[in-house]
Amino acid sequence: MSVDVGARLRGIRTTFGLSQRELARRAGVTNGLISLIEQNRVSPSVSSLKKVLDGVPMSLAEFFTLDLSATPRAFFSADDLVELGNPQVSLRLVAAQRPGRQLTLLHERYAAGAATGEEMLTHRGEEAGVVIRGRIELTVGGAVRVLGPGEAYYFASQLPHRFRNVGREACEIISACTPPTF
Amino acid sequence: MSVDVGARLRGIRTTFGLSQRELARRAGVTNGLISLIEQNRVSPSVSSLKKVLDGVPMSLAEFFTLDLSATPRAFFSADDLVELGNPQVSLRLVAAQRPGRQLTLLHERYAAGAATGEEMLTHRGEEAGVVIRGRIELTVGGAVRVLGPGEAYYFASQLPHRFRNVGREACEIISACTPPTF
DNA sequence: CTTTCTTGTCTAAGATCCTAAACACCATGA
DNA sequence: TCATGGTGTTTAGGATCTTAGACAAGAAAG
Repeated sequence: MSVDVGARLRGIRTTFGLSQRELARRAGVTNGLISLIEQNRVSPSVSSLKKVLDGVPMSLAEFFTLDLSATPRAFFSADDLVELGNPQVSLRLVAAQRPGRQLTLLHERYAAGAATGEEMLTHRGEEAGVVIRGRIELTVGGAVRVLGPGEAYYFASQLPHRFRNVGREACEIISACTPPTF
Repeated sequence: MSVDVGARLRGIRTTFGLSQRELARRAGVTNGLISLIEQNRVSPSVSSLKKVLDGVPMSLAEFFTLDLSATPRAFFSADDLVELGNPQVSLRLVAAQRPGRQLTLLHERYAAGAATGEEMLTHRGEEAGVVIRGRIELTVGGAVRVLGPGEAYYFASQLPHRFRNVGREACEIISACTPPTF
């Protein structure tokens, strides 16, 4: 019952849209090594696995903690929000089943046509939000979806992501991110 | 800025009270390898590091997540409990700063002289508690302390631990443990 | 003081990892 | 059709990890 290092690395690399050569260049190793590791033809040393993950970037702890088979949901329909409050005070919670949440709320507003930029964002922490008004196109990893009022998102900020307001109306989002940055 | 695998392994091994040879025997590797890894003379392959950790036992994710320098507090004085409630409803929270808690409460009672056994316990999950009446001697890792009424504990159950009622009076504890076992 | 057992360290030799380079395949165009 | 640039794979050889066994130091008992 060994750890499938190869499948994990391949899943991460493709999620980030990198070729073996590109990841190898960033990590300072050869493309052949990436290939051998992904095929489980070798069990890499900790030091070289760390070099490879530095090219993503991702820590060893995150690498071994990651569960590819149980990828957390990235999108939630309006009905998926969990009602926590009572008839007097309504509290609708996003990703209620997700353990270890530690977020703070923000209020964002995207003008018509606005976006977070051409490049995909990728940083530490987690972020989540609810669309209040308008429509927003959200790309997370390989998945793209246009979210409307009442729909929500929740994903790890390490996944490459981008917001684009593809409508003619301004878009408002109640969003949250982890304390340190952003 | 590399990961100090050697120091981590040595810290874990000594915490569990194992010699290099004993850990090597359980893991199915040689004692020399343990020695070389702990001195950072080599960077072990993932497969052999996994074999070594299986002898503890501990997962790779737990190994790399562990932060030896910032070992969470194991003991809390009565004053260290965080008051969460209001003047009407008083809620005193144990280890409030600890992230990702998911515990359920129990009520334990130790007769005079009772103990959890000669062997140290070690299992998955986390456990915590507050002493209500009497006194209890608690050993966690290398640390030992006698706790009295109003004092509390919180530690990872993987750390070898043992409860002993060293007084003449019965001891009551409100304790909590993670869902799966115990 | 010896003997014996334990501990952690060190050293050649064998096994495995890692690199450099070539290879095969699939596109896209000239 | 033939180049060009991209992908992942394979292989020989040098670098590194891992083993088996010896070594030195300390503790406990005779």
